[in-house]
Amino acid sequence: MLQPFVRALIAAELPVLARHGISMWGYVVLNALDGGPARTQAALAQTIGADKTRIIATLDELQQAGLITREPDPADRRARLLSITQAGQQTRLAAQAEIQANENRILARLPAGDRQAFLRAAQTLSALPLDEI
Amino acid sequence: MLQPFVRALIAAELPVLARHGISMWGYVVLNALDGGPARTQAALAQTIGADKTRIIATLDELQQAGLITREPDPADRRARLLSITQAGQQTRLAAQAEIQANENRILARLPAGDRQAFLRAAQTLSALPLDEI
DNA sequence: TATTGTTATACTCTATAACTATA
DNA sequence: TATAGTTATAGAGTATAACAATA
Repeated sequence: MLQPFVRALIAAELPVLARHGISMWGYVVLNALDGGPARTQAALAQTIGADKTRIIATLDELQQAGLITREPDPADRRARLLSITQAGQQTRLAAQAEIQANENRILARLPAGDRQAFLRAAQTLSALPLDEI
Repeated sequence: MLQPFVRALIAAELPVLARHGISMWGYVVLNALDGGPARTQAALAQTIGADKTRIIATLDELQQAGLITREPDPADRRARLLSITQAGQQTRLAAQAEIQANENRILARLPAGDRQAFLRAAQTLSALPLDEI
């Protein structure tokens, strides 16, 4: 039931993100890394609910744009340590401000209590491991 | 943020729907028609947030399975009048019972108040015209 | 032998455009 | 000329499998 709504929401956000030079998955990655660096790409992919092969092109772009760092782990040179840069944080905050403004416009149709509960629930549910669904 | 969650939810529902012999869009169509017949296929597509070309195969299957009727409108023979049949309602209710049981299992992680508010909000938001997002 | 990251490929879903029939 | 439905095609997004490097 929510699928068309989520799809439309993403479609509405794409032009905003494009103005900041990032893709939707790029934005998701920046948000995830803002909570702390990732030890491996696979771990990052899992936390954002994506396939590990799906974020490679995204990481390439973010790295080339200087929004993240991506260095081989000295302790295990197979793995790449991923961190958000200062420029990445700035981009993330700027994009987030615009996106949340649009989201607030839409969520304004809900009663205040429902709005907060919806946001809390969305955060909880999206953090669930996908194999528990 | 919600996209991977919604995707996983749909993936979890697909086997349930398959046991009842319908697709995800078939289930969405049955739910929409349960609220009342549709005057045109395009109108139905819009109410469920789908493209008009995307539901044609779905309608073919539902009609062949006897879950909906699809008759030319005598007043405008270009249009097709769509209604759910009694068999369609039975299938819909049976599938809905299983799906909601699974949803309740997942939503049980939320506080009771948030759970109800989330469901109310999801219903409101998914009913929004997509071009207002 | 197992794991990380990568690449190549195939598959699914969706959207766009062209066509038929009715109006 | 415009609209409802259909079909065909192309495109985006995603997942699967095979590969190279490291452990």
